[in-house]
Amino acid sequence: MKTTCEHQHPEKKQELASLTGRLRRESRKITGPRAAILEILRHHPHPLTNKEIFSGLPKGECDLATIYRAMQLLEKLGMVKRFDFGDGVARFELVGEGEDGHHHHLICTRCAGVVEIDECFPEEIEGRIAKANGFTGVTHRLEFFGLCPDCQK
Amino acid sequence: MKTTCEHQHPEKKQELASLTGRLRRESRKITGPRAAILEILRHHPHPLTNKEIFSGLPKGECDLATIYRAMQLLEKLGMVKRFDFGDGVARFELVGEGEDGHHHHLICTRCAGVVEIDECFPEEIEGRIAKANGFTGVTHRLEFFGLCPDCQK
DNA sequence: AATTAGTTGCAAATGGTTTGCAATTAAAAC
DNA sequence: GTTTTAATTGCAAACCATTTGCAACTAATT
Repeated sequence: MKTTCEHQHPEKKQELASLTGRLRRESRKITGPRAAILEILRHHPHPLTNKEIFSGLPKGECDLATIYRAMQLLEKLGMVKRFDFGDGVARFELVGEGEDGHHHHLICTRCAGVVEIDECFPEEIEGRIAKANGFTGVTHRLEFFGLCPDCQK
Repeated sequence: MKTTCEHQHPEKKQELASLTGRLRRESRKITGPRAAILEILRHHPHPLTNKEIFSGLPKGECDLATIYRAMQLLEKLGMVKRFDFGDGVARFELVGEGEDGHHHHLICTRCAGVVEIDECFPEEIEGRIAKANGFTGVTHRLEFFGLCPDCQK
């Protein structure tokens, strides 16, 4: 049974030049704020909230609203993937070129630590669900929650 | 492989008396608003937003804030389960007595129609994920999205 | 150096959800 | 049935994440 998805592993950092190139190709400007945001994302293997990105930025670098707008743009261009941990705050992770970024996380309910997960919901079962209900183009949103090793003590 | 969870099926409506009994046991009052809310939930096999419950109520029956408070209470007492379809609005479904209400949905991305799903993420795989990362008490949040039969036309 | 489309900061608006508080009321006690 | 008391409600204000209008600004092109 196939249960893993091939998303970009955090270890393989994307080059900043490749990222700005993708923006340029869409006739978007490489501005100070955008470069700074991409730098933060590039060095962060986990989903970040806009506020986290904001506080990671050299202070005064840009407005929070600019980050919201940047993330919207990056998401639209498929450069970033939006995740929802169910706490009412959006989180974003860089997506490798040509990938769709689909994957899941294991989140500690106490310390909010995040582990990237390679397992995915089994394709056959998803296909069966789609078929049984006459749906097409079915995907899923899936996140795991539990107590991490440190928080069990 | 076990991939179904036994949650209460929408067909088996809970008695209002059983619901109010659960409240009484917790020394909660059976008020007009609460009875009305439970009636709505009881007759609704799908997750409802607070606003939907509100508009389902005879107008003037109660304040929106009261519904928010009621849902919080019902969730705390385990009488209702909160679902998150990723659109920033909480949805609630009644949970049968003694059940935990864990289950999933297939949501049409066009008309927002909802199908209750019995399949669940395979336990062995979840266990493997938990073990591999040293987590305990692992659960998941899972929802499916796609185009329903009607919306494909 | 001039032009222009895309960007930004700032402040105000939005939308879901929560909360303080005084008035009300269900359920228990008498 | 009346009193007592703790729980509940309505209303308005507060919160918080996110979006938006707009005028000033700037990267990239000409």
